[in-house]
Amino acid sequence: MPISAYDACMARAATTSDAFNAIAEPQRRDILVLLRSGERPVTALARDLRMTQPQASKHLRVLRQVGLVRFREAGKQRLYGLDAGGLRPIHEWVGGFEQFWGETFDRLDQYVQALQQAKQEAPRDDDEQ
Amino acid sequence: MPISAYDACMARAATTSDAFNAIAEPQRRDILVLLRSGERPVTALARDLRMTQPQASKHLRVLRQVGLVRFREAGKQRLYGLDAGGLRPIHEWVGGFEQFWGETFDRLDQYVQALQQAKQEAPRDDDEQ
DNA sequence: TTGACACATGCCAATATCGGCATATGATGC
DNA sequence: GCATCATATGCCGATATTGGCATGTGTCAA
Repeated sequence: MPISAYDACMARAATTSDAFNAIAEPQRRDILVLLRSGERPVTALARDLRMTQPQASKHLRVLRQVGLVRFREAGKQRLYGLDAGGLRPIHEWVGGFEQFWGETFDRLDQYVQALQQAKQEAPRDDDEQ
Repeated sequence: MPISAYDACMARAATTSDAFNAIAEPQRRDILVLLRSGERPVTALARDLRMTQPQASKHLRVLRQVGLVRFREAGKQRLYGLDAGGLRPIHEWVGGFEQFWGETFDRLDQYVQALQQAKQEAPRDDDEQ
């Protein structure tokens, strides 16, 4: 096999490449939330989330491929359920920033800090969005 | 009907639509991680993460638009820094699944649970496989 | 077997991405 | 002024997504 001659142009990563990409889609997040209350067949999901059945199936496919849901055959139905383990790495990654979001630089904080510093020192500024 | 006749086909949500989409890109995650150790100018980011300067700028633009980084002018440079507050909602959303990732349904767990339920109740059902 | 139901998949059009390269904007310094 | 460094942006091609609709596969029940 010729080894990937041209991987030069890679567009956005596949939604199936990892959980980060999979949960970037709001509807897929909705599915996951809904599944917290228990297993559900595709049609029920589609109905409750007001999407068409093919859409639900497609989203579920993505979620399956990254291992966030699993299903169980039950007669004609396929009961989809959570497999939330895949969310754990995300939680941990994001948690790595926990110490930083106390010090969030919103404009207000920034302003207050600037004032305090100004009181202590000479007036100085160069801050802007 | 001048008003949005066709919003029928909406492709993948913009990376700038929210933090979930912004951090779906690995390089942007790398930028955020790197910025934990302090503010950095664009060129330094590009060098350390082995990307071109335009790429770094583009990724930073996305991160700015969703409010995950801010910058400060310093002469010719723009010092980019974290604004991690936007990660908090993500952490909370994902955290909502914490109770589920102890009970990850691998096939073994499922089997054990099925056995236990069978012991407790009568074979009642529509439960299969 | 035939029909009904549940679900998956294929194709389409529209869109937005990402990387590469060139170029524009902006501030600094001579 | 002009050259230089730092950054942003524009255009391109390639790719993959999303929604809609139609259709295929598979299961159950008369």
